[in-house]
Amino acid sequence: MESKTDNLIGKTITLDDVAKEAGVSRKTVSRVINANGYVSEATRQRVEAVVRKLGYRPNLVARTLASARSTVIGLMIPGITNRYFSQVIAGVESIAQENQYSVLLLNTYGDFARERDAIRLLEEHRVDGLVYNTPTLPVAELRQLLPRQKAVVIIGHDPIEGMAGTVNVDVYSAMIQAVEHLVDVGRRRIAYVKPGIDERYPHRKRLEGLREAFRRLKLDVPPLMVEAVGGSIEDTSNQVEAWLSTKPDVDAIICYNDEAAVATIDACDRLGIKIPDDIAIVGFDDISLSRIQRISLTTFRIPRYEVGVAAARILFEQIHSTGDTSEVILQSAFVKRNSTPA
Amino acid sequence: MESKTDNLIGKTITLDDVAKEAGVSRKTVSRVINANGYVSEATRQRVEAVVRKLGYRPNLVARTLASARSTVIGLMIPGITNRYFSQVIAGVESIAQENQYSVLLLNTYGDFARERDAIRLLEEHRVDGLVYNTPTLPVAELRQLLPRQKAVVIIGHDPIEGMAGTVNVDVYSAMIQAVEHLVDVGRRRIAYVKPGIDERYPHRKRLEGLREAFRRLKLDVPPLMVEAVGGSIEDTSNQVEAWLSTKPDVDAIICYNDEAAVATIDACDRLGIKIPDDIAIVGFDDISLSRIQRISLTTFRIPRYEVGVAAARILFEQIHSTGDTSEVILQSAFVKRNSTPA
DNA sequence: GTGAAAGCGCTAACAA
DNA sequence: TTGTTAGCGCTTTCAC
Repeated sequence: MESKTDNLIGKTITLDDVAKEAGVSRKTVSRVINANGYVSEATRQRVEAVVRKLGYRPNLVARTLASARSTVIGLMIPGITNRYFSQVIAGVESIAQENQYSVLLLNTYGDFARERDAIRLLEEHRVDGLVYNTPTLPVAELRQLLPRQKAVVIIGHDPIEGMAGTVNVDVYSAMIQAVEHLVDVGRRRIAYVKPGIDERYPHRKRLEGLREAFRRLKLDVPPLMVEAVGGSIEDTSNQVEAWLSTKPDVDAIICYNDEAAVATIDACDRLGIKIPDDIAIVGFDDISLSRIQRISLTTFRIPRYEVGVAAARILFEQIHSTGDTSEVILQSAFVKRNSTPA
Repeated sequence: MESKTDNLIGKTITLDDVAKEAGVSRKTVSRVINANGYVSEATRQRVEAVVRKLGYRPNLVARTLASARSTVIGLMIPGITNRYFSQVIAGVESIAQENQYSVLLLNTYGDFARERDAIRLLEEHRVDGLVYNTPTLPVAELRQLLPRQKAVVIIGHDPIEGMAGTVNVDVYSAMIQAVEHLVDVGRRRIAYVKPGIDERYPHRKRLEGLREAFRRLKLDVPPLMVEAVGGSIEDTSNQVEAWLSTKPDVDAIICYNDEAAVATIDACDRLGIKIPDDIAIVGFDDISLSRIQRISLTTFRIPRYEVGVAAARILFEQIHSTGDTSEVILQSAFVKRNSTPA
């Protein structure tokens, strides 16, 4: 059997090739591929057979150029390696797949310049939308950059009026609850192991909660706080150890996240400090590790995966209907374990 | 001051707009943007000024269509959430950024169908290359699918002759070393906590190493092995606990990875089994957690990040010079801690 | 139901 | 050093 396209070996198969081989117009093939518009059943069958025979694959790049829709969204993350963010990524990715979208992943390292570059790059790739995790750039700059994107959802940042959807976790309330719990079990000299210079939303909200709780409960201003989160568990542990050996009057420590809490536990271990008798410890996240007996960390379960899911959902709402930029706030759940007294 | 393009508000700025405004040809602008070809200094200055003034951003989609190069690579990962893979991602991403490339991330969940879809999608996106982590698809199918890609590097799989570069970690030797270490410290009844049904390379190689070590050291065939890796730490811990309570004669357990090892430690704790006195435990990975006192896990440091870096490097070699498909094998490093006797 | 023509924004090859 | 002419492979509009 002869075909009009036998000389196509090695060449990329295009819509034209399929059309020629099937003896129909390009548009008809396009209709079959995209399952839109009316095509007679017979024609459809014939076209589909040819598509299979030739091993045709649509060129999404050409489609994007012609249609101005890319079926790609961008995802900016400050640290891929971080357990927290990898769950967010998973959530976003899953909803993207559900919507037949692909995810372009950009690691920003929580760095101004990289964030700028990433936004630009995403714009140049003409992505249909962008999930932007924990912006470091000042609001003024965001106001300039974001309007150029077709759709934006920000995670971990104050809403920027009418410019982007936002998804946040209510760590403010969680922090208040943490302090209340510690006071309930008789602790008063509460410290906070926090990230280094960090004005970003997730930290700021914790801090506001901490201050509010101290005010309400009429506690002293928290003792010097340890700036120790961000590096490896080992680094954090060393810094906390050094700090602890100069601060013997602390009886409770709240940590920015579970990783820091584990590091803090390790520091206490090395100093012979008993948990929770001498010092009680509270974390944030509820990583799976916090559950094992040797750690048994009191913490707040933060719905990381759900954060990603929510962000992606809002984004697709925007993409599909230029829907309003909404704000979602997810709650965390207190999990009492053995690193704090009963 | 008047410009020829004052009526461009709202419209996407194209190369043409810049060219018109600057009073040069499109190609000249293209030369300035891409910094290739000769352009007089004066012209360059003028064009750059216009680019800035108009806020022009090249359309990468159009460029890709015209040039058949996408500056995007695909990255297929069986599980984003997994600590191991997130490091690999970071490695790939970092080299990609270095090469001015973006990464399209696809989560395959270690699932046939998803892997197939992902490869197709990547092909349709006309990515310049593809890093494929731990293929689950049978070799026969890979032979069909992979040649359609411009460049391929596979992580965690036997080399497929002339079809893709490969990056692997020599866990075979590591496993032998693990057994030797355990025998050295007097253990003979060694068990292996392994993934469920899993014929994939990383597990198979460990298993081959295990068998070889048992042969060399004339040990009995390892006791029933626990299929317990893959779910959460909690799941694994429960399964190991259940199994352990029926197998009191084990004096050492090698675990597929550190996460499983931590779960195993937890199971022992709950059963009142002393580590390392009653049972010695060895893991694979050296996650940062393994270092803390409460865990102090004997393990093998696996260069995860470096795996990603190596994969990306090979890929770019292929992309830039249709270089040979090479094979890289990285070594792991034994790390002795307190979960095994001195 | 189907087709023809135009064009998305860029690069490539060749001129000038 | 710069410009011209064709496409890249698809969708879109409008005609038949």
